[in-house]
Amino acid sequence: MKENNKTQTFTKVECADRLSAVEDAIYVLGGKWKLRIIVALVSGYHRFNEIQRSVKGISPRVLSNELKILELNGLVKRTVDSESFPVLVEYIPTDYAETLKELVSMLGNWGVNHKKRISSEIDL
Amino acid sequence: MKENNKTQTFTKVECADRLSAVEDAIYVLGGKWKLRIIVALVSGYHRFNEIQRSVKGISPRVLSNELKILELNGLVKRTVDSESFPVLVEYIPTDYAETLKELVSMLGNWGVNHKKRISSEIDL
DNA sequence: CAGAATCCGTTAGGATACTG
DNA sequence: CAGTATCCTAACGGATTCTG
Repeated sequence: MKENNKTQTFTKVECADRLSAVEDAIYVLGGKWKLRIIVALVSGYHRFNEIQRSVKGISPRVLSNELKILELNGLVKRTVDSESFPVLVEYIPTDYAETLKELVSMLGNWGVNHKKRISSEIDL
Repeated sequence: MKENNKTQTFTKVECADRLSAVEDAIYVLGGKWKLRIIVALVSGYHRFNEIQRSVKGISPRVLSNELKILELNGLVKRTVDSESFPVLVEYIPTDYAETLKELVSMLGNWGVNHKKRISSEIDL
């Protein structure tokens, strides 16, 4: 049976599993902020206020929440250096977060394309 | 300057644009139901109640809303055959919806992997 | 069958002020 | 600096009933 990425076939169970996997991914990455924060993190912003400035429009409350969730999901590591003053807290993206780069890239490509489509529709 | 998919570089403006593109994509595809509905559509479910049965747990109100939004975004076409009785309404995924297959596939892969990670963490 | 109408609870997230 | 605490609103979405 030939199977390239254009003609993947799945049994019903496999299909259901994959669907729930898609949902899992959306659950972890969805919402207004998570991917934006991840991008900020991998772009080199590690301090709380730094991230807040980088991710425009986010409030500290929301940022704090999202960072906790991202940490729970193993995408970022919170480190505290209590020797320094003021206490230095850093949010470091894990290697695991890197695995999202390709996905983010694809989403971006699709989004760019989609914007073109939509705006050209308006012209019709 | 070498540029493979591991070392893409962007100017600040390009980066901001791409980021907003990612947001656009999430906006169009995000939420609890949209990708699930798209999967149902490309899987061959075209009638309203058919789709509702396929996408487990969705209410008619929500399904109706989502379908309208998907139509606005060009991902599905609503067709009515008023000659027939009862009136036959069908929701046909556009070719454009096919462009999501790869994305959905990647999300699925990532999700599968993520579930493994998370559940193995619990064992630690 | 294909939805619309209604009602209602939950939650995401915004604004702002405050604290160690 | 790195958050927490409060308050508040809008949107999401569930349940149910109704209709052409």
